[in-house]
Amino acid sequence: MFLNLLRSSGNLTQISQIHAQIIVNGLALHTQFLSKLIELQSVDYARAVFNQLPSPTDYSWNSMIRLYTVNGFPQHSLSLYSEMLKKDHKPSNFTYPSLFKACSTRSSIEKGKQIHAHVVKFGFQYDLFVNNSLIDMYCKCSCMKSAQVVLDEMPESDEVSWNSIISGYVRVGEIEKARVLFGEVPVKRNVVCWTSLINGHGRKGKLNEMFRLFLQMLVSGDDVEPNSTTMVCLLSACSSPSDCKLGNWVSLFIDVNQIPVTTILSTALIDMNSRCGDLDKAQRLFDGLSGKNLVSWNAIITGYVQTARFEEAVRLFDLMQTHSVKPNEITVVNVLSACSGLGALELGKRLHIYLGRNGLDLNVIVAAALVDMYTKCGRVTDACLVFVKTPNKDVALYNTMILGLAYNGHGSESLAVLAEMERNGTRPNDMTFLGVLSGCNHSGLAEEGRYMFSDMVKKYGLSPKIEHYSCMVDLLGRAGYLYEAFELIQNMEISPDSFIWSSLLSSCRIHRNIELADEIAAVIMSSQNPNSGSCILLSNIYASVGRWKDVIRMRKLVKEKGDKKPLGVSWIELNGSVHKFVVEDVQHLQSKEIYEIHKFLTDQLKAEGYVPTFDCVSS
DNA sequence: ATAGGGTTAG
Repeated sequence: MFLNLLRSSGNLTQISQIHAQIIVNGLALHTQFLSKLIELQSVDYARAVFNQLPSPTDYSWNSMIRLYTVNGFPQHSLSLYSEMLKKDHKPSNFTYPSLFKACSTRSSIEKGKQIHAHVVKFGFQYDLFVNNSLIDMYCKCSCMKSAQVVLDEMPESDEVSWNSIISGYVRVGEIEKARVLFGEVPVKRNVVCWTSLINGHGRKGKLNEMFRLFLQMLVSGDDVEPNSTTMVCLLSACSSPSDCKLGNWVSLFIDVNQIPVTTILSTALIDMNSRCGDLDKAQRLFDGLSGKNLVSWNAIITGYVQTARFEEAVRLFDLMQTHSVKPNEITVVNVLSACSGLGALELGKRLHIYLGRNGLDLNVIVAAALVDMYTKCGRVTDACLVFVKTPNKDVALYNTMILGLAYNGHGSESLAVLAEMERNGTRPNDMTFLGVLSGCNHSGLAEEGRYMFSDMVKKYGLSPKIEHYSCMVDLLGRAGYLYEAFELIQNMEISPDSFIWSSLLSSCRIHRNIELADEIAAVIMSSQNPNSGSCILLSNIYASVGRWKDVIRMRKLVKEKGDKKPLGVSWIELNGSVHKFVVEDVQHLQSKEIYEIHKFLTDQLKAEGYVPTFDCVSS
């Protein structure tokens, strides 16, 4: 009778009345009753009700333990279990599944092992549900050996046992082991089983094999229908723009087969479309999503950040908060990255404060985003503070710091950070050296740069990419080692691009070496397709020595190519809002005043004797 | 009453 009343009851008054009756009659506390209390109130309220029970039954203890676990309070679940034992209340086979779920993190595995011993002590080691939850716990803690022992020793296993262990091997990346078990499954392979294996291949980037398995599943004798989760796995594997076609095929499959589009599936579709660069489609999906959650907001914000549409990203971030969705670490990392792109220091600082105030995890990824933001906004000291305080630094964080120091002109400090990372046993990679070399370049440390370049190859066995060569050519060229730079280009195992030649030409101009410029010109002109940048540089060099015929020849070449450079854009943040400026643009509300002040400043400079150089500017 | 697969960050 009470149960039916509970099912239909909607508000707390009714619940309380039923509750009173239950207590009067000395009945056990029912899960559905407690669940309803949580729905209307909180776990604390449910606990208060539990505490009032004169003599809680098995049922009541198990329900309360379970509620703590499913509502995200695993530690409470465990301490209630201790209390239960202290009060000499015997656990039942129903007690353990939620306890093992509560121990499904790496940090709680020791506790889980202890409770595993209780299972044996109380004689539940043959219970299917208990063993299945044990397998799941060991898998979630990456203890595959223990999980395998439980599976091998249980008297009978079912689909759930095998699905758990297969997904466990997928989780730890042992895809081959997962495949072997998949082939040995003694029970029916259902959609969960197939989906786990499909997911495993997707996560390893084996897209061909993944789709082959998917098609195999459709025609297999297992009579399995793919569902939303299967689609999510397929979509999340299509992570690079080259997988666009596959992603769209999955999209179409969902439509044609009317797979239910859950919030998670919709989020995966948003993510896939933004990775393919179709932000409009992603935005439309997002707009149409009724159950937007934190992850969906993060997915769309990520889309805008990764296509460099920073202003839109920040706008969505503000909008998200007006919808009372609280940002997490992932949100903050993305918006910080937008701040780096915009130079939005004020917003960046607010995010830094937000992280601390809300107890978010300052992990290495967050730290790198902060360091990047501060250095791109010119706040090297603030970046260093974050960097120094971060434990367990990884190579990417080191690289961010080194590069940040580099383009702020702190070359020797970036060398010091490299030395520190070597002391800490973090192996530098090619990005590290790009940072260090560019630091040497920006600070004119030619000798150190040369030394680092040779270390990179000889000490670490890294093969330089075109970016490293460009940096070295620029470094040597600026320092006047023009022929060394020229030789470096000629000895590269990669073919030089136009930027590297432009860089050397620019050095020839600085050091007024016409001979080498002529030599380079010969190389460039005989090659494929000289770019207009190089031609402009050459024309400037010829102009400086009065070789007007050559100037005209170069200008003609540039005109013929007629390629347009993208307009230069700059941003400035003022009182927390970002202002954007494009060359010659009059979009800004105060553009008239801005140009007036600009003219005033230019006039002042000229009055002080400033003469703008136009020899680098052309056409 | 108890168990299994999935989405977002450098």
